Amino acid sequence: MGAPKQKWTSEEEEALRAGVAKHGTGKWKNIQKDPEFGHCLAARSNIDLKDKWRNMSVSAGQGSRDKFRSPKPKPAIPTPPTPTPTPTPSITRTTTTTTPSSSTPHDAMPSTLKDSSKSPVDAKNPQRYTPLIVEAISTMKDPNGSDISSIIGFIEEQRHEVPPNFRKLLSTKLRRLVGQGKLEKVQNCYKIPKESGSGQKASGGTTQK
Amino acid sequence: MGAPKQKWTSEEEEALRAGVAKHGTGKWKNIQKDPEFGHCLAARSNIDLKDKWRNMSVSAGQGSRDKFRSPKPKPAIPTPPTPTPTPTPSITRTTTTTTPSSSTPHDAMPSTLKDSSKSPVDAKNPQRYTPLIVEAISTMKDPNGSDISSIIGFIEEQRHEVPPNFRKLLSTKLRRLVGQGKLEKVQNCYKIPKESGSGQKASGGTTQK
DNA sequence: CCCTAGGGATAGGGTTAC
DNA sequence: TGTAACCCTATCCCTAGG
Repeated sequence: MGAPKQKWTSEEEEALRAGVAKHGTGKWKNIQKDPEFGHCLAARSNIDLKDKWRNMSVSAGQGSRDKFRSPKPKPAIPTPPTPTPTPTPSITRTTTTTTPSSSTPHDAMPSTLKDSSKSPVDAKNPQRYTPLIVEAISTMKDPNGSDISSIIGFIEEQRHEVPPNFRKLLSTKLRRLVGQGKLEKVQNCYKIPKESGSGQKASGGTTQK
Repeated sequence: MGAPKQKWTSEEEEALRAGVAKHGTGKWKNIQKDPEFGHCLAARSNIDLKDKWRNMSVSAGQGSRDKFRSPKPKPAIPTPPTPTPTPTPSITRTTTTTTPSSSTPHDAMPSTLKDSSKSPVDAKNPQRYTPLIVEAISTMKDPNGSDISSIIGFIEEQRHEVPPNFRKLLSTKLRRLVGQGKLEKVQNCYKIPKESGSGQKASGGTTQK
């Protein structure tokens, strides 16, 4: 009685897909407020959008026989749903092997197909910095590590537009990665530790009191 | 993704508590830079510390945990936090020379958790707030709606003991109810919409931001 | 410019109804 | 029983103010 479940309609699902295509995943509030889709999603909160997208992702990923079987817990949402019953006119995209510079395998920036020469760094999502940082350090291969200025320079040369406060954002991100053990800091330079990949925290030698 | 969410470990929480005990609340940068705790908190920014302390304060205080409802297993907290030890009233201080009770110098957390002759509000189940909120607003019948202070005052007068951080919890709950369309927010006041219960959700219109 | 306080939004775990 | 829808908490992000 208290909870008459509001089933999602096809229009709502379609609006959600379109919203994600336009704004990207994780921008639920923007999608919900977008006047282009808002009227279809007025009955849904941003949290509803997020939950529905999760459910759609789960359903889409389970089409095959591959059930949950791997002993190693992989990321549970590797498959963004793209059933798109509507004929999404894919622009006959020739499968050009693009350089893996910023190949985020999923949730690519829409970028509205502008002919921008540089792909801007999304300052609102410092999480996306990680691959850039790792690539920068890996490519430069400085045995002493790379300092923050070198990293910034590298990313800029990779034709990435950077926001004006990029140095600060990058600094924060670097500090975080060091804390996670995904980077190693020596002096003012950052290196990629050999043991990267395990979820081990930066224990290092916890001189616990 | 590398780090969708960095969950706090017990060591980090302990370091934060110790840091607050030493430096006081609001000195997040000092705590983070303190060599005594810094290595535990290297992965966290001063803002993270502030956020975590806020969250710990909310989660603490009320031990009403195991009723009949939802024996939610939560092994993620092996160390029962003591965010506000509420320093002993220091009556008859006789033997203890150490006073391990970290009397936070200038802590912001009130310690008004005395015996309740009133029915306490279960802070661990914000779901229980909804009937209280609805009753408060319905009874006051303010055509402009009731603001959060009025709602708190009403609930207190209803002989409900409220936790020290009730305002914050209530604010969160109100926000949620507005998002669900179960309440309507005008200015800083909350009203019960006419179409409540018919599945009508967030009707938008709140031109926020 | 750095820091803190607080509001706001998201991600993920859990629960409930069907 | 499984799953869609819903709820709750922890964390992260943004902005105003000192």
